[in-house]
Amino acid sequence: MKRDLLLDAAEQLLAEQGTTALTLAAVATRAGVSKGGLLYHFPTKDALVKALVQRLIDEFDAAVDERADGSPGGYTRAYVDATFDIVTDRDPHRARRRWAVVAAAATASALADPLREATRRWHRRDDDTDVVTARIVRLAVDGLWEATDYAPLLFDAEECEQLRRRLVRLLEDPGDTSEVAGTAAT
Amino acid sequence: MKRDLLLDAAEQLLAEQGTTALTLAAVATRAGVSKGGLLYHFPTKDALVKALVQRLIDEFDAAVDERADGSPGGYTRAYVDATFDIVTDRDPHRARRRWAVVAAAATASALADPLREATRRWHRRDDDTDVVTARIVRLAVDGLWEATDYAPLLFDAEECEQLRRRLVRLLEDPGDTSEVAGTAAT
DNA sequence: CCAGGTGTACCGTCCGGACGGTACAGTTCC
DNA sequence: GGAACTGTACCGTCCGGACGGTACACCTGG
Repeated sequence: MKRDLLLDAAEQLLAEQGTTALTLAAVATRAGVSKGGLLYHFPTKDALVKALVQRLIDEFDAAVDERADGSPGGYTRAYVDATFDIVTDRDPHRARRRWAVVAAAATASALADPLREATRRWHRRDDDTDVVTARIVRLAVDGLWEATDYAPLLFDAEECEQLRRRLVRLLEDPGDTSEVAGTAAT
Repeated sequence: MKRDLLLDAAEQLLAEQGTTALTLAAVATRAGVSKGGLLYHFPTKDALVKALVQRLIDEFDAAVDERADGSPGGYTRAYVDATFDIVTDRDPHRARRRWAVVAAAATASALADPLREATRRWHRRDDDTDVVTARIVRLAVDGLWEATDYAPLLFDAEECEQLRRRLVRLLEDPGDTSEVAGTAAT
């Protein structure tokens, strides 16, 4: 499908040169399509960016779904595995995709709405044995993803594996989860 | 200083309307300054964005420094406190600033370079008792910051406090930190 | 069988407007 | 007296989007 080729081209441009490089002409050329052809599939530039954002969300959801086994805590474990697969991919472009697409969505506030909704969904899912630990683990892999976007090879393969093991262990054995009297702790 | 007023205006525009709203004319108007006045302080738009990025980095560094006490693990604890202060601020604009500035830096690849350097510095600092735990904790608060940028009020004050307490406890008592024979674990 | 029609996918050019940046002659305030 | 502006007028470029074609596969009715 030409549609996906166009989205690929757009992502590459974003990852390599930043959001200013995302022009209709550049995307069309990179995809080997004319400007008119691009506009046939995406009537406006906003529609293109919106599709970029949606594809990113759908792909991540699919990656998590395919790894989840339905067991308690399975969602967060799948979340961790899916993210590490992306972050430790041989192709550094794979990790930078998110950063690029997210930045493109920031060109206009409304474009990031689906992203906001997805973020809520990802982080407020509470099917785990210990909710707070699960949240921390998901936030940590999100942080890793983001940090790796800016700073490629921030951690080497060995260090990533260390992080992953510790996160999984944290999920399995959260340690002392007692709360210190909630709000009363001041 | 008018310079800081201009940076404030730029940040507000970015946070409210996205990067396309960041035009020289709009920034000048919002700051109550003429376009000529703006260009007096920042000769190009890139210089403006660069200053935005630098201020963000400097402010975070200062916030961490002022909370750090030099003790082992003090850096990461200060990192956590500084981030939570920002994320749980009454003013939601405060948390969105980073997201906004980072997005602006993504307009051209080179603008994000100082950010890459800072990210490396923040995450590769290893003055803690347990390196892996410290990394996870810093990544988690980064994740929280980022997630809160997209999805304001993702967690309420109570939940944030819960997260913070658990992260601090994790730093103080990392639990079982034994490594499962490094790479050999497969 | 085939003229005529229809929808899909795509091409290539053109235009209006916005935006970054320049230039420069004043003005205000320390 | 000069640094820190104001205000206006202007330029060149770039970019999003509109639009009028084109190629072609696939029907459809006489």
